[in-house]
Amino acid sequence: MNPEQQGLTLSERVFRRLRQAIVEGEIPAGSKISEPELATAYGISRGPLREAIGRLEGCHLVERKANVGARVVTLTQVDLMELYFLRESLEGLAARLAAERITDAEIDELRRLLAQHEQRVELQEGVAYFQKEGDLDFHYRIVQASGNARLIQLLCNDLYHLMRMYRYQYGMASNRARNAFREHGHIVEAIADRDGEMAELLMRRHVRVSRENVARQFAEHPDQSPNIRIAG
Amino acid sequence: MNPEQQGLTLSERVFRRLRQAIVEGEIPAGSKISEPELATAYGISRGPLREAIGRLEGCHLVERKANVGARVVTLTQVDLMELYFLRESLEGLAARLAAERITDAEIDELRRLLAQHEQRVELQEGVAYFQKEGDLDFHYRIVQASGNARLIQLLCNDLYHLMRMYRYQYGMASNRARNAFREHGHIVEAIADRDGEMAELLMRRHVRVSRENVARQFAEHPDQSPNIRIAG
DNA sequence: ATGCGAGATATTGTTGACAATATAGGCACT
DNA sequence: AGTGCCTATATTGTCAACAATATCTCGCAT
Repeated sequence: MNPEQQGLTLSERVFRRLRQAIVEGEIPAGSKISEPELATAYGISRGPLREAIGRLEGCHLVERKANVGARVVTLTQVDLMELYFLRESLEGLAARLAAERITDAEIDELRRLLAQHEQRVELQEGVAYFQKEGDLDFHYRIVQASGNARLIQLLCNDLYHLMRMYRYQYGMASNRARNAFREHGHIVEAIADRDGEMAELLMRRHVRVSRENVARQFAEHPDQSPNIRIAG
Repeated sequence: MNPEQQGLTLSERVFRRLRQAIVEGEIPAGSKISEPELATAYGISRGPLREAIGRLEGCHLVERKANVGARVVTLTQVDLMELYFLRESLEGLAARLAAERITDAEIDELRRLLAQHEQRVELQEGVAYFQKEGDLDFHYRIVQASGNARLIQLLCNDLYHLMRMYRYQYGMASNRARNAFREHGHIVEAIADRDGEMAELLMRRHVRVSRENVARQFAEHPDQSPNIRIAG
């Protein structure tokens, strides 16, 4: 058995596997989750599989109806906007708390991360890497530094998976990478100054501008349908 | 079968039943959830019971360790503080959104609710009713009026159950009922004026003051242990 | 007497079979 | 021809038995 999976229960492993498959689009949005099918595909029984699906439902990655079954959620534009509002509020809080509690070592790490991002931005205008993973990496670290376990749990275990799912489906190439990078820099400065109020304000504005940018893209392309990739 | 439970799956019903039992202290905090015991007690099999426990874990009402079992969470003072920070942020958002979207009918309902609360406050200084359920009722309605489905889901399905659990365990009789009632009134006024900015500001301050009040009580009684009621 | 280890015991994790419900298709009837 | 009902099928929900892991106990050695 894979040593990394030691000590983990079977339902836990299939949960993570399914989550990744859903987030990355391997199991397309809106598709039905057939228990017998997946059970044979993964070579397990239906019991652990059902528990995994239940946990996915808890993360809002699938929706279940009694005696009917589970479907992968279909992410609408409204859903994405709702998510951005939550992020604006919660990540603002995270930035404020982080500014009050962060250690010097963590600040150094943040700055190193920004330096890496800067290279990316300059090399290739940063669209792919920055927009896809690097941006969330940055936000991830801020949240981690907040020290609020429940906040960390909520953002990093639930909301960020949904955000990643959006980015895989709507492959929107933002031209905001350069501005976003600058805003990240200002946020880090405020945190390094231990200015919680300013950090919260900057983070909220950063998320809000990002939301407005996405909303504008939706307004310009109202019928843009998500990229559906067939499971392989 | 109880007609209210028609169409609901067995695991769904046992989930709600367990949640209520945990929140209200019937199953004490920190106690172990024995699968065979509960299965026989509820007259069901372990399969649906395990799914229900899994969902409780998703709500952070129980904690599970592989091959060891599930325990009801023990709510620390730190946990409660973390929860208040989340509420400050999220309910501020809810108030702002509510102010922007609320209908006249909903405003009337809010005012009627406040009128009911006022009678309670005047009759018995409002400690019991107001602090226990009435307060959450008010916040509940604001959140519902926000129109953000995910925000509603998060606050009303997860965080409020935890808040209620705290109130059952730490039976802290706040003397803040009168002030809290006044603050509720100001929040409704801001919402009725469709002043989202003001509504958010007032709601955040309201939750923050409430948190500071609880923190002060903790500081004065640092060793206060939760009220444990034995399951009966 | 105390600490350690092996075995017994109980609990959790997993499986496959059974029951109940919803969906799809065909047939009768209007 | 279209609609409604009924049956057949497949899927989900539930159950009871099996396997694996952890905990507890008792004996033994130091």
